[in-house]
Amino acid sequence: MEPFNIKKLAQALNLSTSTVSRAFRDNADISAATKERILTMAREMNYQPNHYASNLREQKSRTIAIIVPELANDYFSQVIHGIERVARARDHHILIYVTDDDYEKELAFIRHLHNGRADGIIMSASGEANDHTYLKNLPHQRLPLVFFDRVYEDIACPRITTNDYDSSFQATRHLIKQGCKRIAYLAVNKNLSIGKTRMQGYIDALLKYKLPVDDQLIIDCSNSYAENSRIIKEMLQQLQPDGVFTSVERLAFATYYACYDLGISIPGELKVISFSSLEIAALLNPSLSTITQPAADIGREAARMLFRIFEDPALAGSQEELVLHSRLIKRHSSAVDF
Amino acid sequence: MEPFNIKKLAQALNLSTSTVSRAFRDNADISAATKERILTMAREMNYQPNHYASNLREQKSRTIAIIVPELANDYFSQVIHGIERVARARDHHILIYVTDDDYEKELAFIRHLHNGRADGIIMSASGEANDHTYLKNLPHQRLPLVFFDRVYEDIACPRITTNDYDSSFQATRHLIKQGCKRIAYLAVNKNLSIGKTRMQGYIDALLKYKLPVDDQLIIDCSNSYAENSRIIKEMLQQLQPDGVFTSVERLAFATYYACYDLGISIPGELKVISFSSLEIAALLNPSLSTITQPAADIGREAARMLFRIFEDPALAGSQEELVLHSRLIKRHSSAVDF
DNA sequence: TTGTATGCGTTATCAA
DNA sequence: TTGATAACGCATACAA
Repeated sequence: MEPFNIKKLAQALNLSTSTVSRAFRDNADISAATKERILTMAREMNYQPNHYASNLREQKSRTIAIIVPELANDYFSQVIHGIERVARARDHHILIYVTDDDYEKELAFIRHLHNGRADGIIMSASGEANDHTYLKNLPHQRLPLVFFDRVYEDIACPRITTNDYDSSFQATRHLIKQGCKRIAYLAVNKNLSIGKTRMQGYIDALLKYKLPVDDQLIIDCSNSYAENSRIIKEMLQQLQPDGVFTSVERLAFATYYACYDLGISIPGELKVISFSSLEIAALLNPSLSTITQPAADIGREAARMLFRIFEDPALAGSQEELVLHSRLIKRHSSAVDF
Repeated sequence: MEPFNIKKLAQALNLSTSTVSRAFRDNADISAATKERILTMAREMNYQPNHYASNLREQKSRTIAIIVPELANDYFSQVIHGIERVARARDHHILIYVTDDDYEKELAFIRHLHNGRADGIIMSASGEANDHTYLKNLPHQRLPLVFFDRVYEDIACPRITTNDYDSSFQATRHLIKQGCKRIAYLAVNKNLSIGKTRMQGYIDALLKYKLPVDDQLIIDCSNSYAENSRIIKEMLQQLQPDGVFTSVERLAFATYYACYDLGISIPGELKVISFSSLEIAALLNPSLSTITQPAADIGREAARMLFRIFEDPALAGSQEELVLHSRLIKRHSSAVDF
């Protein structure tokens, strides 16, 4: 099938390519009549200006790349949706990259994206703490990067985060008020900034309420479900905690399954609370107490931030941080008398 | 910041652009030494061949567009992940478009994509039944389309589906065997092919087991949560069904919430089963019986199909259908004696 | 208001 | 094995 392009369309209309081109751009002057005529014909012949040619010419892709650790997760789905709405409203498109929490993949994606394919990146960092010199040396003015949620502290980029420290503190305090004395904390990666912040809130709450901080009760989990299941069961049996605070939704699920298997009752013997944006947390057995991040808002703000950078590239190097607030939602998993 | 391109790199290396270009392509002949030298320098200077220029030149985007009705849904997340893995392995990229079940948006996306931005589309159709003449007249040889799950029957494209009729039949039979006499069926869109197929399995099972088919018990729901909630509560109170079969996950959630509010016990007074790929169905209260589609497999097969079309464009117009099998997973929501 | 000519960054063809 | 050059489809500066 032979190509259909602006030249063909121009021929069909007995016009020059420049006139046709102008019909598709807003600024140029062109008579309303010819514009109308061109657009009608274009629609009829199913013509769309070639995106690659346009962008090569304009040096703009009108595309935003989103890099996330995982996709099958209400939180990231909602963030992406938030980004998507803003982007769509400004006629930008979305490219999605999933790292599976692999830092090498993340790096490869970012490196690749410097080919002009996207005008900017919105990213939640992968789980591994690593050497960021490569990332640090990238020309972020050329390809702006906005972090959300999981950030690398040593990279100078704007970021959208939530008040994780406070939330963790409150969640831990909530468990303490419910009578917990031995609260385990399940982390995904102690070294990632978000891991550290969340853990600190937990630790400080324990200290504030004069509970011992037991290193054994701070568990570093992995990305493998099977492995986590083993780790959690072992922990539950050997350390006999009366509360569990998980830094990530899927660890709460793993805890639930472990308790089912071991016959531990929630919240009777063990109270559970978790960071989670699960929309059906209330339908779980028992309903899951959560710290719920404003996921869609985070996406929206991250996208807005990126568009602000497009307008003022100097912002790309700022460490500007927008902190949104999560909600602590108490449900049955953490409260006998709920 | 001034552009950095193949010319600059060539200059820096004292080579011609053609030689540099060759270093990035596999086929061309070039001495191992210079290739090495070029790639090293490229890495150092953070050079990536401009995607738009390459694609303009090659008339290929190495990009697949995915169009889905919604994103915050385990099923679509898993499908996308399945597609993504295949695409990534073949060095292709993923563009995501969310229609929010709006046929106009869907059409706009497809129309837009004819600008060369993607080499093919994988799509699950939006909920509304409509006039497909526009879609029908598109040159699918130029931009191949593969349907998954929700298809338009009158469009000649390959499709990946699941055995929905059988699954519906089995699910309904399961409820009947559990003693249900009045089973409601909650549909999202009776007119969409997938809606029809699933509904037919339900109806045929009722007929087979000599239960009356009551039109009142076949409910067409909407995309608004609030509205569905109202519809479902009304239905539960006025029609007093003893079983509910929902064609879509979110209707099962709405049913759960409705039952909580109305004090109807599941499965005691009402048994529930649903199409759903929710990974934590077992954690619900009560655990939810599901028909679970092989989401990741569907994604993988859809992507493979698209790559086959790339190799043999004639396939684009075939109605080839690959039918995968869902699993019926019985849990507490449908079985007292589970 | 419209047309002509040039270049965006890359790769393929051809010549050296 | 390498280099010069044309072309991909489009948008703009400039000419008409």
